Amino acid sequence: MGRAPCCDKANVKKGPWSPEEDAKLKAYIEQHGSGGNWIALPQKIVLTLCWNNICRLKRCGKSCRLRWLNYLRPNIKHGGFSEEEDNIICSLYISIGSRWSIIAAQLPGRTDNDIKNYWNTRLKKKLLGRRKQSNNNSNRLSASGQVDPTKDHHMNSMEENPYPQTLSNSALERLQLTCNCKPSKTLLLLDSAAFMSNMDVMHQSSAGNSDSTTFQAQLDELISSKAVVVAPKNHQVQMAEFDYFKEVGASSKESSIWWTNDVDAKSASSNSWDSTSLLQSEGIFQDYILGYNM
DNA sequence: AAGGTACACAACCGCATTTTG
DNA sequence: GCAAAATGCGGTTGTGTACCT
Repeated sequence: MGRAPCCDKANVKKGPWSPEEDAKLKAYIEQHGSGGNWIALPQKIVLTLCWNNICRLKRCGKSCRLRWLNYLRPNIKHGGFSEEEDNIICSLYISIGSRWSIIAAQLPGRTDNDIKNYWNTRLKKKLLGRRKQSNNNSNRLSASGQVDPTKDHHMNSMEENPYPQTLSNSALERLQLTCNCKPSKTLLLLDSAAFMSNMDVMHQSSAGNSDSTTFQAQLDELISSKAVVVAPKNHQVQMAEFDYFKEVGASSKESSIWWTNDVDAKSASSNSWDSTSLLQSEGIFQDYILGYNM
């Protein structure tokens, strides 16, 4: 038995919202709130009075919710992503994948839809382009700095599909972004809590300090100077400050697992974040470091 | 100027999770 | 505890616009 539709599809308007619809929805929500029931909301909004009939807002409740959250809500920023925001998005994408709502939570005024669109249309190309370029450069060189012709063929095939199993696009992109780092970097071992603490400090300072070093510069500095961080155990409190890390959980067990190592075992599902459980904290930060070293 | 193509973004769809009765 | 409904989320599609030939 299938689910009942959330609204009467035949009597629901689709497509772009008109200014009048926007205005009415905005006014209603600002005055009454969503009432905790988006499905019923459109029925409550009087759009126009035509003849003796009252015309209600002919929109699906889900559509109203989306319109409000992504467009009408106060303090929404559109476009004009800063370099710092780029860095945060890239870093988080590499760390946690396409969990746009979590990424959006770290960028005030940005919506998950906006970030998703921005990633898909611009940032991904920018970064994968950069990776591809750097892959070409680095793989042509052997460890001795000589051109290694055997690498070319390997990388060509790798670029086509380096992981031919059923990895999601998100996972593949993240692999593309993170693979091919210098071997020494793969050995980086960072204490998760200490790293998060540093991240927290960096995040705060860069957020309120636009004229100073960028988020990326600070992270680069951390990476270069603190490849190994001693693990104080009392950073659990700070961990709670990161919503997305909460999900990963402080209770890491096989923490040395790097998500890419075990992705096959989880790839049966289509969800790009099905490796969540694999992303135990240290794995994430190792990944984060790898990804950031682009 | 016209047609084709690429890009950006708004909106929809369907599934998973959470809430409610 | 269960089923239905509501909500949240990520993937995908549709459409308008800019750019190129």
